[in-house]
Amino acid sequence: MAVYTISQVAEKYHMRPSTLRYYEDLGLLYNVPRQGGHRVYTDALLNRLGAICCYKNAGMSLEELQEFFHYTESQEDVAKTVALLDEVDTRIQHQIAELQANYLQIQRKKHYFAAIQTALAQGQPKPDWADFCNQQYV
Amino acid sequence: MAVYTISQVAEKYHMRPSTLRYYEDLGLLYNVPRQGGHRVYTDALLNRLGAICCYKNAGMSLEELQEFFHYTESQEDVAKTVALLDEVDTRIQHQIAELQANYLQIQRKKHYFAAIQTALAQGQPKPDWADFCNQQYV
DNA sequence: ATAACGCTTCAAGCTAACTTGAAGTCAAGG
DNA sequence: CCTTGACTTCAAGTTAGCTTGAAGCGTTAT
Repeated sequence: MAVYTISQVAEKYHMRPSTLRYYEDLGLLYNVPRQGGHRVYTDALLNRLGAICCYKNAGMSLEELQEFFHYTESQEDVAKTVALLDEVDTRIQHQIAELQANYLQIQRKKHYFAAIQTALAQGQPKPDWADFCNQQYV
Repeated sequence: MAVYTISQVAEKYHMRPSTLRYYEDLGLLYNVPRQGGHRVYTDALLNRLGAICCYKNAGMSLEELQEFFHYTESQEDVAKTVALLDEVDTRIQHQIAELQANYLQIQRKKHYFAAIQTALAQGQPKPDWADFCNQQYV
């Protein structure tokens, strides 16, 4: 069971060492062992950090994460934990749906500008956006 | 062709009037006509605002949007516009993939905590997270 | 005509989430 | 022994993206 230095963890999770210290200040990571005064991260801590990143990515604030971990740690109020997870669940589904709609829109724009590029290169008149989709604004 | 007041637009797009004024200050929305000193939003402006929300949602900063619109308006550097759109494209794809992975993780957690809840209600021992998936941390 | 209401501008203020700086500690290498 | 380099703490600073406050204007209702 390997352990990691703060900068190794930071690199692995694409964040700065200062961010890890900050999360520790907030109580999101705790009981981080030290060796010669230096933080040492265990697999359990890495897993927890992975969870933090997951929730954060789903749109939870660090404050909500504090609340969440408070519930799960205290082993009281499992119902609240489940409710919070449900909240994250619907939030993430909405996000995915919205992003997919946005993705289609971006595709249309890309094709439109690519067509403009081609037309310019061939000295032809620029295509009209309305030809690509019904009066969508650039 | 209908026009809207600032508060109507704000409501329609789930933002505050102050945000619309702020975007105008940044130059993202411009040439907004006035009637008796009050802003009046046309369909073209609403479409533009829709585009702004789309790009923003895709993870572009307002600064990048300024750059983007600078290119598209000036009609120079279509290549840069296409490059920026490509950037947004890959960004949005990564986001969707990551969110979907996160979604699965959240589902596992939900089932785990729901099982705990059931077990508690029936006075049974709590299930172990390891039974649900391989040693993933809560 | 006078009050209410929804807007206007402009500058200043706010919040979340980090990031940076100063001053100091620890273990390893020369 | 002394230096180097990666860490430590703690307080203060930064950034993006708004939001608020103060003072004032223009149209409508009483």
